[in-house]
Amino acid sequence: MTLSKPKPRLGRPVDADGDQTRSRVLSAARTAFAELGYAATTYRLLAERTGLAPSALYNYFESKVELYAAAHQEVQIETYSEWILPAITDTTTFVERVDALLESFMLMNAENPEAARFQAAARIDTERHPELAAIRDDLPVQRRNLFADTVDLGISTGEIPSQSRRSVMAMLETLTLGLVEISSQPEAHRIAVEGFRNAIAVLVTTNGDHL
Amino acid sequence: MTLSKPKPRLGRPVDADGDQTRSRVLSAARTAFAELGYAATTYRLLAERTGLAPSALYNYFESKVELYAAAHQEVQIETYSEWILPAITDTTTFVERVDALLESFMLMNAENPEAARFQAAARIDTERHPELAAIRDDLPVQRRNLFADTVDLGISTGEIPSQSRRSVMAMLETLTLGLVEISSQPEAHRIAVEGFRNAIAVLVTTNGDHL
Amino acid sequence: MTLSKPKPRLGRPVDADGDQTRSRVLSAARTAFAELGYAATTYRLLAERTGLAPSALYNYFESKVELYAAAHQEVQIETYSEWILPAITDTTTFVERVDALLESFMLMNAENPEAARFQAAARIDTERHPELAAIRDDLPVQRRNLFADTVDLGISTGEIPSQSRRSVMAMLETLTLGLVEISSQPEAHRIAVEGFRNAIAVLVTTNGDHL
Amino acid sequence: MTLSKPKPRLGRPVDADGDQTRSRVLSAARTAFAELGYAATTYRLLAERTGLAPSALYNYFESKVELYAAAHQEVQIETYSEWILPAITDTTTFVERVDALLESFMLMNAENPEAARFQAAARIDTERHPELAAIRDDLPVQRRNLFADTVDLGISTGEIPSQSRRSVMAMLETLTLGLVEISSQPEAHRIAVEGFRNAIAVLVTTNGDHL
DNA sequence: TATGAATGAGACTTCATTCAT
DNA sequence: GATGAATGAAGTCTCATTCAT
Repeated sequence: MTLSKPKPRLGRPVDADGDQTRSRVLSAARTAFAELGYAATTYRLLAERTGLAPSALYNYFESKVELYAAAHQEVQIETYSEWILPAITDTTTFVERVDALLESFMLMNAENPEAARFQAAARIDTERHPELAAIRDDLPVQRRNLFADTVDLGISTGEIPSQSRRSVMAMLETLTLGLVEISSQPEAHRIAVEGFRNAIAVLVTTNGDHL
Repeated sequence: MTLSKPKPRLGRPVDADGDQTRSRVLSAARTAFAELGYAATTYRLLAERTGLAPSALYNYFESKVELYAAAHQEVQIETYSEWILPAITDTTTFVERVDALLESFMLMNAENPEAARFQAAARIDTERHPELAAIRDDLPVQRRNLFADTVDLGISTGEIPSQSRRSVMAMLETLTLGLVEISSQPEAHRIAVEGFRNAIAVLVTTNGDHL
Repeated sequence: MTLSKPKPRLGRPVDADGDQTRSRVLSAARTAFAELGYAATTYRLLAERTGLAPSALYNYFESKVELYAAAHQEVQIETYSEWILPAITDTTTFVERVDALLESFMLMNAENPEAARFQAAARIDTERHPELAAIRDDLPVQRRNLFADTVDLGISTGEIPSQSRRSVMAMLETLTLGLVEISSQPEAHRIAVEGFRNAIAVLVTTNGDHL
Repeated sequence: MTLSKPKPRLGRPVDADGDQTRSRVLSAARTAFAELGYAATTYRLLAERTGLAPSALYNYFESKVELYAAAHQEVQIETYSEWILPAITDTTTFVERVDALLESFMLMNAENPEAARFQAAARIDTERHPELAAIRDDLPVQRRNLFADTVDLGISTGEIPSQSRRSVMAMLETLTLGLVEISSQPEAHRIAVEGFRNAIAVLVTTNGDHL
């Protein structure tokens, strides 16, 4: 008697494109993880943002942990290959390279703020959620290698006294973390980066032995 | 046949003391919020760590938000009254004061690492959870006042050119955030603080106009 | 070091008066049960309204069920001894007695609305909560006796044909229930009572054999 | 070694049908709300009665309030479209219409007692639970319109003096409420309805000006 | 590939009640 | 006679995940 509403048809849609849908999911996940963190990013939310049903997400990622890992990897690769590596190519001194790094942080923060926020969030989330431990473990390694290479460059050019190696590395790491954290205030971020670029140049070129 | 823990009886225990229990709850909450964040700190966990039933926590705090607020306030007051204020009393120059601040950060991080981590976590949690918005709002004000006062001191003493005001403030804030974040690596934290203290002294005393 | 707030002293207060406190509790309970029903009347609420701690209520009533039973009994007794019985004394005909009953309902609803609402609520609550079954059981008996006596009076005076006995009783009961329910709209209650008094007088005095 | 019920597996059961399950839930809810009221109708109970897990109910209704609203609407529509409206169609006088209404109440109470009890319970529950206020608000309107139309019909036919309008409406409302309340005693309900039908016919046709 | 129906664990919270003081 | 500290059961609801279709 009553008119039942037409049910959506089941089965594979005719216009489905797996790769593209996967990208959409990954992109939504990245945004949500950056904004809300791991715990508050629910399948329900991602389903709404992608126009899929929650269970459909399992066609692309076997679990929330795997989805997070994929988003994380994507951000990491993007950051290095699109921002950091291009920036430091052809830099031959410590000052040049740090300058290039800081500039690349500033650019990335302006043009791809989501990736920046994802990384800030990731530091917390990978520590808070034991399931994400595997991701956490290979995270600081890359960054530390980057800094180590940079400082070693400075030592080889004589800009940095070799006994300051650990100190300069710790400072660089602190600086970077601070910039990531302040990236939610874009103007302060920009000003701070400029200040640091200037300060470092001054310190190294005129007072290298003070470091 | 494991050793079963003593089954709690109903009613008031023989040696119950409200004030003391409240402290225990607050302390457990502070630790858990610092370690795990707001979402992952569950009543069940706190109950286990305090030896109470989950519902007993409501004798002391009417809701999770209120519990968080209490822990947060305690940490803030402790930080300012026990570490920061004593450190900057009697400092009369920018260099002295920044030096004192950095030293107090280092000390607090070494001796009261939980409070440091709580604050780092709070920056994320108050943003992620709308219920905590009221707490968030009055949080950065204190820090910004502290930095503003410090920079203004430097301007009044001539250590800092007045047009560098915003720049120096942004740098100080970035530095502080970075130190909070790196505080989970105590050794790196210590070395970085020392490096920065030195660098700032050099920059200001010999090249103030470069800032 | 810290100044702990003064704890309220334990033990029996010097000015405690058991009987009076018991009345206060019972009165608060009656009001709350009438307004909110059995389930929504919590010890916490009663404690607030009486200025006692929740656990203090147990000094007077061993359980919520017992408290409810006490309040219920009080209302029942009050209703009969203060409103109904005085009204029907000296009535010698069916019409007089029904008239007196309806008037007493109207008066009670105007002057003691809480008792009226309690009774309306009790009909529901005693049915919904199995714990209250004992109370439910002896509730309609009194009312039915009252109606039976009234109708029998009418039969003895010749106002009511004896074969209408059950019919008139059922109508009286329905009417009474309807008036209890509409008692939350005092004006409608008053008008309805007057209308019914008039209608009954007409029906019985001029058309008794139609009943 | 009792017969353990078959352990449900995860995932979608083989013969699952949403529309049908939704009906089952709604029906169970209606019964339980009628029997036990809003507060005592728990998800656990509904789950047991429908053979689902408590959380599965949320597939069909987003909250308890929404579930209640759906059950309520269903009962209201059913009552009006299946019982009341068919009964009063083609009635052209007050007496006819009231007679038809009373008969329809009697029939509905005999054949669909659950709906009758639901409505009685709803009057209490919508008042006790503020969340249900929205439902309450549009509830008495329909009933009052029904009575107003009926009385106005009587005035237009000359059966009812126009100055008795409010009085007759109040009496009708009281009567209806009383019948709803007494509906749990089907025999008394039936007898009372018959008595009232008779009494009203007598009053109006022979003594209309007494109302 | 996608949906929709289902589960079980676990979240915060309220409540009646108990017992030592 | 009164308080405050405690418990356990239960309530509504959310979440990640599974499976038939």
